[in-house]
Amino acid sequence: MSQKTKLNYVPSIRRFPSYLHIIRAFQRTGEPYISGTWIANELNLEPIQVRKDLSITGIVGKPKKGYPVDQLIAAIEHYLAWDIEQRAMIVGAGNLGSALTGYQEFRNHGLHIVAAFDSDPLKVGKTIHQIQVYQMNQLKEIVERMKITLAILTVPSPYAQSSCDAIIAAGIKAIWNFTNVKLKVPDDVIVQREDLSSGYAILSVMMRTKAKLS
Amino acid sequence: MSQKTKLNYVPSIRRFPSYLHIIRAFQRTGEPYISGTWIANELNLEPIQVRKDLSITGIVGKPKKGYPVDQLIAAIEHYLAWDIEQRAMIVGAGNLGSALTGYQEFRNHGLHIVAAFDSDPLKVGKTIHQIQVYQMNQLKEIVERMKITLAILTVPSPYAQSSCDAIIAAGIKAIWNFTNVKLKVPDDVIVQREDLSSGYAILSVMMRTKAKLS
DNA sequence: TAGATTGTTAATCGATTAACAATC
DNA sequence: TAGATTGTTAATCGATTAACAATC
Repeated sequence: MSQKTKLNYVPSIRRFPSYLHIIRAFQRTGEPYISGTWIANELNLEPIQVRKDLSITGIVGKPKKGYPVDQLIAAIEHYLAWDIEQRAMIVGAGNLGSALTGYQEFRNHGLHIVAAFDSDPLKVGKTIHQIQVYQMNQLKEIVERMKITLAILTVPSPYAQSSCDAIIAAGIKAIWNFTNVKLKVPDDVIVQREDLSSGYAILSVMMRTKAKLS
Repeated sequence: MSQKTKLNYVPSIRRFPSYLHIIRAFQRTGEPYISGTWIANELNLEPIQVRKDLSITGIVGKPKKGYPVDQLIAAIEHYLAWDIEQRAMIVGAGNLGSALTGYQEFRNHGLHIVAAFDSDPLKVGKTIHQIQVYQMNQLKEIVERMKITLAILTVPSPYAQSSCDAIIAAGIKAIWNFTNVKLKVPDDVIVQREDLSSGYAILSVMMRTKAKLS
């Protein structure tokens, strides 16, 4: 039922962050309207695709002028729920966890990393990019105290499933999974897997065939 | 012409690394055959999709038994060109560059990071994960000496285009772009952009709608 | 006004899924 | 043998692209 009534627009949603980036840069010029054609040129897309995508957000443009810049930004941010603050934790304070904690761009998306966890006693008590690293057994307590709603999983793959279980036990319903493990989770838990290898697979095939894909 | 005759299979190529991961784990059991049904169950996919994907590699399975494990791994690796060594450099030895340098999984994909570059004099001369960090103005020299064919771009976005230009001037034809900048490159240069924000966009919309997409 | 741009409806394209004969 | 699994052909589904009237 809710599986059937899916109105997903996954490819469109994936393009929104790029649109937002371009439009925000354009906003600094002070121009009040931005055309879909202009966005398309910046991103090497077809204007019709940009218009179709933007229509998902409910924004209405003006023929000849384009879309009102401020409203367009607000519409995309609202559609992505980037206009509300998300409080997240890093689970696995290694290289990647640390890199993500320091990734400034997330601030523009309403994503705030407020705590980190690691099983290594040497890391616990330290900070990464001004964020405190806690013991894994404090996870549930800190999640509740800091009102954390999202876990970013960056542990080595052998620890992925057990860390995931601990995250779920703490009441978290959304996991951004940077490991290459297909996590087993209950139905009400959302997992988004970020797979560097699949990007490299595309790149490899492009290099082999000397053709532009993707 | 070469644009029209595209036989891309992009979504299939993106799934291959997951297949490979599952099949390699299965290989350790010593069983000589693996069925598409089994792979599908592990990854929550439809068996028909797995069979269709695997057929791209040219592998032929045996009814009732499945696919010969060793041959299947070889076929996928060959299709992805992961059976030949790629020599790569990190451009931008910050947090993300360092994390990617230490990412062990890449070794399983034939990807060897052999040098790093940074414009910060404090980083030059140091190492990240046993890889030497060089000055940006040594880029061309080192690329030639070390026979580097791939650049992994992890500089802050304001430096993305100028770094890209330097990379291209050094003769590199493939760039794995981790910045949020749409790079301007000549026709014969391949760019694969890795966009963390688009993954987070999907996650955000899933959290907002409480529906599983992607 | 003239024409650039939007938004809608229809057509095309490509990916996924279904059906089923072949077969080990 | 019986039946699980493959591989092929066709159907369905969804995303992209095209066409074009509306309009500021």
